[in-house]
Amino acid sequence: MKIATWNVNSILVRLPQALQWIESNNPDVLCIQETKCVDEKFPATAFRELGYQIEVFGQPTYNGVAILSRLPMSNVRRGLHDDQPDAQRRLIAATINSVRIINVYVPNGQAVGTDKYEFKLAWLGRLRTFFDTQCDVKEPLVICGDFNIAPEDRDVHDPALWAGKILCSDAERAALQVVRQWGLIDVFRQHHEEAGFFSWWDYRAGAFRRNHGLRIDHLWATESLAKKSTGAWIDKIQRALEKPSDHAPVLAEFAI
DNA sequence: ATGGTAGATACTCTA
Repeated sequence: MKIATWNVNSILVRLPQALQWIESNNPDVLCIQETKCVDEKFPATAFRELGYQIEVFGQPTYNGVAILSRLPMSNVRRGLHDDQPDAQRRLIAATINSVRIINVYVPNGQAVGTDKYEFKLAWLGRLRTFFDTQCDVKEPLVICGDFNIAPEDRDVHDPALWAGKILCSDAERAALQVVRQWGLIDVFRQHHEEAGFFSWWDYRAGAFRRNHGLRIDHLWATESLAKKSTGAWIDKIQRALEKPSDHAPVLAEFAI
């Protein structure tokens, strides 16, 4: 079972790249973030023609998540357990092939000390409560998506430059560790221990050309699933193509 | 040196 996560930064703009990427990589499941698209305008037909079922949870202009799956999806959930009806649309979950899959777009936080930063930290606290109350750590489960946090210095191209900044601050990392300590394993790090792997490069200042990146897109699994992981990788080539998303897809394969 | 680009929307906000 091959599971992928990709922040596409507008599914309508990225549709040609997404279709081509799916045909080349054939994931069983693709979790996407920042669809920036209301559900009525989501290009579902194009994906159905490739053999995928689609569950969407979008809103105008910002945020938005979706799951594409070759296999049937059940028990679809939209939003955190305590979201208000008008909450930002950042989480969609479904059970596929007996694996609980949770697709998240964690708030960016903008800058340390802002209201958006406090919202991000609170959202991560709520995500931990979501696991405590809605999920079973003994079951095969994946959470994947744009976490908007580089968990460690080895996930940052220049840790000194980024120290204390948004995406790298101690409070963000601590809040993310609280989520991880529910019982999750970084599947990518099971296969690659070294520094220098990134999943996001800013559009600005030639960041990709200079490889000024951060590893902020993740795929974490519970132990029962993580031990069946046979590989994980980042499709960096996608970031070098024409009109790319600022994020590269992250993939993991499981022997199930 | 505090920039730069991209996307959606509407003349700015978010990332």
